[in-house]
Amino acid sequence: MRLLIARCRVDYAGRLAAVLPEAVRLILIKADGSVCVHADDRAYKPLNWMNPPCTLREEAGPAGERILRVDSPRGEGLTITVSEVLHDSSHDLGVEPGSTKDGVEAELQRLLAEQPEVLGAGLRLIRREHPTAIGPVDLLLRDAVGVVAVEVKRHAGIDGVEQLTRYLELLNRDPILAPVRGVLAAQQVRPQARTLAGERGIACIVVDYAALRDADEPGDRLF
Amino acid sequence: MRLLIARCRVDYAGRLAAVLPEAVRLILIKADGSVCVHADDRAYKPLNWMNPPCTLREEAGPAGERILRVDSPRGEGLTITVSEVLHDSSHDLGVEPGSTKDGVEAELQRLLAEQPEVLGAGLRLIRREHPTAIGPVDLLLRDAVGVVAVEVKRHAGIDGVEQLTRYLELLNRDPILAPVRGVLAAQQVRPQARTLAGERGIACIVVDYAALRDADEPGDRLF
DNA sequence: CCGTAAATGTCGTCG
DNA sequence: CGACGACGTTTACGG
Repeated sequence: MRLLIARCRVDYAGRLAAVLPEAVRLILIKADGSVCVHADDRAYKPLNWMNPPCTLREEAGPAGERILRVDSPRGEGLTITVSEVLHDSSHDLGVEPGSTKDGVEAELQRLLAEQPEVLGAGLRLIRREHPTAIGPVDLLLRDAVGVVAVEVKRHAGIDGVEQLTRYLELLNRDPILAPVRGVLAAQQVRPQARTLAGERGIACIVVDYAALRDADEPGDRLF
Repeated sequence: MRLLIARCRVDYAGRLAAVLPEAVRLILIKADGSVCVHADDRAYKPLNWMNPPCTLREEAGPAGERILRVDSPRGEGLTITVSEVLHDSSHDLGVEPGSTKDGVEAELQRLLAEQPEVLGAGLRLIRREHPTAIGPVDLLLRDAVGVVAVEVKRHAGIDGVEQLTRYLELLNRDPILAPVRGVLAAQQVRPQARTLAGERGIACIVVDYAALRDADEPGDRLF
């Protein structure tokens, strides 16, 4: 990994065209050839970048300035014109062991599958990830009245309502299942989603992740 | 901006839980307090990060190791346990002038507003960003037959069709405008979106950004 | 400050 | 390899 702090101008041409006027920035050149240009704010997003695979060439400009030219086989090009180098160092980082992540949405679905009564009294699980032609329904439940299709989301927006609506349309064409009711279960439901769901007779249920997890493994709260 | 190359372990607890086992990584501490941890690959995405606003504290661990503790008011926490520092430097980058981008959706909308006939013979512009209760319609056009609502996207997916469908439902409730036809104009239309649009009588038009720009400023192609 | 839509989104997964 | 959906999406913009 090479770290460059330099006064530079940056030109990107590819999926769009972007220009960064001259200023001091961090230029990060990674072992896989990828390059990104960072300002002194916004942790996550670089000002400009080039994803691997790409090739890096270093040239001398007409006025003696250094030009870094990064090209990708996709026809994208990033040109960094360096007028002043304030820092330049290289480092060997070795292998990255990778991270282990404990996802929330999958966990939420698992917990709701084990505690379906949270979504309504008398509800029992038929199956998780019920397959349909247009994709799997997160949870399929039933009670004395009939079948319920559940869409599980961490943050439910309009797209979640639309998704569930498409599933319900399809499921309700099956005379054995119909009528199927819809439930949108999420940690947070956006107002627009709540309104649209209301118009379509879909219930919105806000679920408490911590409470579900505590109910699943009561011992955890002791630590 | 502070650059740290260090052997470290990273723990994130917040919207999910993630652990990075000990390895050598780049730790980037920016002027706005944000922190991100990068491996030697993947230009764009940090292994772990904390967005502003957040606060950074530096502590000494039980075995004398340095611990960077980053906390956000949203209840997220990032803990970096440093066992060995290989590089440590700070740099003043000054102000970032910001970038100018060309070729984003707004640009596409502007060009289509100036050349509506691209979307259909005889079409003329009524207005851009036509306001409705559920948000602005990108373009409202008319021809001899009636009114056309246009949703402009760079890449049109199902959500674009849904968005336009909502607008059409609303516009068609207005007896003065109705009947309003729908057009989805995009540089790329996903198959699923094309199918759904077809079912709903919405036309999909693939637009050529370069051609639109050339027609807008013919001189450009000479350079 | 909240809500909404765009993004050079990026990243995994599955057909 | 392409389509599709999730993401600790992040980021910008408007009420």
